Amino acid sequence: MPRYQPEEIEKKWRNAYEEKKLYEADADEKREKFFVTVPVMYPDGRLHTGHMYTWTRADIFARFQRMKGKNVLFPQGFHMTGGPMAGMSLRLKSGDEKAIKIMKDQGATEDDIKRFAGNPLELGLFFGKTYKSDFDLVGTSIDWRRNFILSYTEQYSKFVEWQFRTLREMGYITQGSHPVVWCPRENTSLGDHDRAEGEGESPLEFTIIKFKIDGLILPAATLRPETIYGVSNLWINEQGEYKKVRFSNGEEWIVSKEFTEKLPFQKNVAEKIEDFGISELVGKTAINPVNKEEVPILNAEFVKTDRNTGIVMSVPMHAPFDYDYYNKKKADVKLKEPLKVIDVKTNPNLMEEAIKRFGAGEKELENATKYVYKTEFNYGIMNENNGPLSGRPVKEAKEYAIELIKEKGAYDNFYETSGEVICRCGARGLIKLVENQWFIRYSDKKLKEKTIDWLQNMDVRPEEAKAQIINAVYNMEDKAATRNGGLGTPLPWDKTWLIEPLSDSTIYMAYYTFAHLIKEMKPEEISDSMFDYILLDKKPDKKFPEIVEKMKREFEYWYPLDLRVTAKELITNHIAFFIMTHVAMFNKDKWPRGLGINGWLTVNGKKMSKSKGNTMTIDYVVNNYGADSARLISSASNGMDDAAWDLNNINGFKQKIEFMLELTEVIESFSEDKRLVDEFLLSRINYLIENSEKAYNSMKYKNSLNYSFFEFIENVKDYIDYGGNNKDTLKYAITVFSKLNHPLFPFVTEEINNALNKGDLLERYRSWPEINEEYKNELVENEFEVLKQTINDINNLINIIDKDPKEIIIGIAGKEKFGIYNKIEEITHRSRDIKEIRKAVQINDFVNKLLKNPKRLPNKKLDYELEMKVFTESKSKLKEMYNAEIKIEESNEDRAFPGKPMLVIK
RNA sequence: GCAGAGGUAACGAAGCGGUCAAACGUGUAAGGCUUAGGACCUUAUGGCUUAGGCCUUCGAGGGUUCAAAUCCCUCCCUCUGCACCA
Repeated sequence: MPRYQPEEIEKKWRNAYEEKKLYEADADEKREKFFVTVPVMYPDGRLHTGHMYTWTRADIFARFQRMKGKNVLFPQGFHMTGGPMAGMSLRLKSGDEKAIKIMKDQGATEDDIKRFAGNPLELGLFFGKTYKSDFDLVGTSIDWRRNFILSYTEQYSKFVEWQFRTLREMGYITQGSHPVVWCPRENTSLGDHDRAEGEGESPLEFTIIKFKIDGLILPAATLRPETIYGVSNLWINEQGEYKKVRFSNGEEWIVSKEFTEKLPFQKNVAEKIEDFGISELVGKTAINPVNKEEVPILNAEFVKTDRNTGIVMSVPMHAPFDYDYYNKKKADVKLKEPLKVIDVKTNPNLMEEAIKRFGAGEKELENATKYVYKTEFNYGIMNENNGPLSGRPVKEAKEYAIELIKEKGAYDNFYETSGEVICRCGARGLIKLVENQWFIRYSDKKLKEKTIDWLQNMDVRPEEAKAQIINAVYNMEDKAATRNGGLGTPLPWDKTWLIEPLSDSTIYMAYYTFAHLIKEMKPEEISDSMFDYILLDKKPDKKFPEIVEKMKREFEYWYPLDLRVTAKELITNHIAFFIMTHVAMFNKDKWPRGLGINGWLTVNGKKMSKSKGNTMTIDYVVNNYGADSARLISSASNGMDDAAWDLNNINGFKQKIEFMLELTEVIESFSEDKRLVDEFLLSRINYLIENSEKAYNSMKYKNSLNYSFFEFIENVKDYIDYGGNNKDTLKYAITVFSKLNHPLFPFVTEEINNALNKGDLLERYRSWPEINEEYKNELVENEFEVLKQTINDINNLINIIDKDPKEIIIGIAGKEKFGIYNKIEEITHRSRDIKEIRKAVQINDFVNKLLKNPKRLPNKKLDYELEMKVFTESKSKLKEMYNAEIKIEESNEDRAFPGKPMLVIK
């Protein structure tokens, strides 16, 4: 029967924590606070190991901070804004078999499903309950009193309304149109997840340049308006169907039939559309609106009528397709030499080179196009043929070209998807210009600057995530903050819109500080001026009731947020929005202070995903392995790399716990003897405390585990191996061990600590072990390293002679040798110049040997007396080990070095 | 395409100028224990050696340095994000 019975231990301490309300935190001005959060979650399914990974990482930090004596708040809310919850509810309502199966697999009954189908809130509450019990099971120290649902809580909606009115007053809200990938059949925006094909494709803006012919307009679509001076002709495709479209401003455009179908999604509706025989234009000339040049209209089958207008302007010297077809056409039609308008210094004949390099097939030309565009964009200069554009780098010329075209009254624009997008429903996605959309102006330069400045001060763990976040902020564009469907808070001044989920969740962490109090208030009691008073410290316009004062005290105490823990995919959206909105709205002393970013979790080498079926629910893992074992998962990685969790690790963990429990049990059988090895262990423990603390602070839990757990146990074993048997030392060691590991494995460490030291729960007082400077003893550690090395050598030698030794003689080098050795060691730290070292000491055979290998110069202080003592004290242990006579003596033989005794094995 | 991160032994991963043939864990192997298996304990785990030694390694190729896995340059490869979608 193993000593380690996780279920029993965990139940015991789980109850103790519950009883002492360990996780419930209230403002207490006498104590330092620590506020940690993980983003809200959508309660639409059971929690699995992936969740456990992120939440345990936050929990470990929370426990670590409690042990440092801080008052820690770790709340958790749920999110129901937007599509997922409403979507699932709808799917159930429509009897979607798959959705029903998903629900049943997760423990919902027929009745539950019926309730969910009518009301997404029921769905959320159902899983919300399982979240609480799952998190409790695995020991996530959440204060559930402060739980609330975004944005299903009326009080919270008031908060969001206040937030948006405030942002608007501050000038951070604008309205405008916005291109969105759209499904014309289902008439909704087409997010990545809704696509059968074309994930990652986004709206791409094309410039339309209006070429004129006989009062008609030929709108050529291009990504490179800066090449307008190099246009040699227009291309159309005679195989395509074209239409004449009349707009209300009187303009008549010739465009492809497909274009007329996309038109309503982006431009004003055409007044009249009629068939047009495109062939009648072939051979005629149109007028380039910028330089008034006449350009011929030619047929080319490469023109795709389902892309853009079906009219293409041809710039042979800068577009491989144009170049290729232009040269072919020259055989039939008399054409001018095309004009080169961009020079690339390093490649004077870029076009020829590109065609030669890539070839002339369709695919090849596409690659050549990419190459030419990229090279010209980065290194090209507009040459003197370009009117007002001349001399400008291509990078800048585009903007100026658009201005120029606008001046001539020949500009328009049109969006296409950057690649083909197919909706799950089978329809081909296109771009819709959503009108009157509301934006948050994250593009604001000042706001970006302030945010980036602040980010420099923030504790970002791991450090390399900081660069990513700064980058994300730097590249931030305006964010569409509203949407049409789903759940959410209506935009207060334009209730046709709902505030979308990434925008109603940027400052809700502040809401946690008073979530349990505001619950008591009626929504109509809640006003903007109340939030102004609590959150922005504005002078109250009236006296507020006591509960508001209490809310303010909680907010003032807990804010700012000290740590937000999340997976890396949120960096470029949520994390950036979260920090920027704080910087925009709050006083500087309320801006967030720290972040912890982690990667994905892999289990037994495989990326976890529902579709692969390798997700394990939290209750499954805990019930099978125990909560402490399950929490090993948090140490699966140090940084943002994918975290690898190997279930095999659990076994080793349990075994080592078993060892520590056993040691704890027999602690009274150890002696009062103190020897050198006690100094060794105390020194090691100091080192381990220091390093695990560092690792915890930077959330490198893999390292924490290494120091506080594995290395710690190795050192305790070494201590015993080298003859250590002092009761106090061991008691101290086990106590420190239980404390250092408590954040990672709260239950079993509480058990161990409690068995040795009757006292309060580890997180109810400042229990984190202190570093004792006087325990640090480098010399002793070095000499025990020598012992370890020597034992290794002995083993080696025994292997070689291949017989059981009768006698082992260990010859410690003489005292003078140690003197010389240490003198050299001192120099080594500032210089490895052999000449310098030779100057400093008298040369003899011994010195020559020491200096023989410049890579192995002395670099650890050693001590003659200690070395002697280390071996003398472990003599009986060595004797036991090898079952041989052990002789420890001073040796003046050449082979005896400080730190490397001479060995004779007989 | 743009931006960011990264490539270390069978695997995960530490190290980020000298203490590095490279912590720690897992896996594997041998020995011990055991009726046996599992579990556990000990040892080994780049190559060649065999009186404690030598040689070759940290994506590839160059460079800086007395000294490079660690610093610089070039190339190759992998991962992540790119917004109205959570």
